Amino acid sequence: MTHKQLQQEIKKKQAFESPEIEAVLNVLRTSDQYQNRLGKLFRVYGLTCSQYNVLRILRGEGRPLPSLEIASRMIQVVPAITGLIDRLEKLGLVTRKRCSADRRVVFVALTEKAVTLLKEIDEPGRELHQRLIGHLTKSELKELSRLLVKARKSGAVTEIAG
Amino acid sequence: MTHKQLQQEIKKKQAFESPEIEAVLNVLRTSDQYQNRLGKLFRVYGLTCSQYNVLRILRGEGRPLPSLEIASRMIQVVPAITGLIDRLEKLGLVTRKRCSADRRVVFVALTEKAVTLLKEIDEPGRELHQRLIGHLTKSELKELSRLLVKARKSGAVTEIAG
DNA sequence: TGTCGATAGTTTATGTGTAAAGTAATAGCG
DNA sequence: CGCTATTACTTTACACATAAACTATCGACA
Repeated sequence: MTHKQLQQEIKKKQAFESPEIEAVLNVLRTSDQYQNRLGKLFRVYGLTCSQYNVLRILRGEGRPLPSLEIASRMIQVVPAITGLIDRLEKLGLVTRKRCSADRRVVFVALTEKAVTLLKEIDEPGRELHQRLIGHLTKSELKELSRLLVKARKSGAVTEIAG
Repeated sequence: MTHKQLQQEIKKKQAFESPEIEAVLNVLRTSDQYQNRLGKLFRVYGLTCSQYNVLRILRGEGRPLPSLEIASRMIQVVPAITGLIDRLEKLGLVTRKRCSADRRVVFVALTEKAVTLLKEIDEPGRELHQRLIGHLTKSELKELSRLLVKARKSGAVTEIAG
């Protein structure tokens, strides 16, 4: 248990190549750690991170949303959303309904069961966030968020001109 | 293309519940974005993020490592390492060799092909990191890394005691 | 009305993360 | 020596993420 954590600390002997690479690696590692902890909490309620994310987006909006709407808010790629919603539907947490005006569109709505489940998770979720990052001061939290927002505004992708 | 980015900006109307949650979400989102971009670079060379990660760890160490050693440095879970190394072996980028002293241990070593490939990726990799986060000042980068290191030092897991 | 292009969503194939169970080899103990 | 616990790794089952290809529907236009 603590053995692995200790190992990881020890293994940091290599110097980072640059402050840029160091910062990127720190972002990736911190995210990994958080996703891990969050995933363990959600699993207690039978959910994965992604599934919880979908439910939270729907609750935040307060109304049914088209599938691709949801996908677009998850920074991720389209095809995954199908299976994700399939599973949520099977769990009885969302329902699908074709839009009558535009029959290509599929609206996804929360069920009562999902609303109840989300409420159950709210408090433990807040507590976990507190444990994860609550030891930073308010001003540190603010600065961290500011830097991360700025960090996401990287230059145009320039895939071709690269 | 830009359409999706625009959408995402617009969708941020919801207020965050707390500075803690906001900061955690920012970490997760930034990491997602970076992994996405890094993944696209590595794919050009026929690698995934995780595969590149394994190769980089081996190069950093400069000698063959046991499978679980590698796994422990990737913050991730053990079983995944098997398939990961299987594929790298199939690509001719690593070789497996049983330790003669302790026959349970499997050492993984880089091949010449892998060393050459890593060298090819080095420069584009540096450039990408620069594009991702180079628009932060040196002092911002330093502060960001400091905050993220602190952010990973969250309280003991307290899985039982909750 | 019929055709073309765009849009919403799904399917398929491959790679990986996670949990749980299984295999093989080592180490400790009587 | 034989028994058991531990260690190193693999296998299996499931949930996603990604890219590419496909289906269904809509809109524009001749």
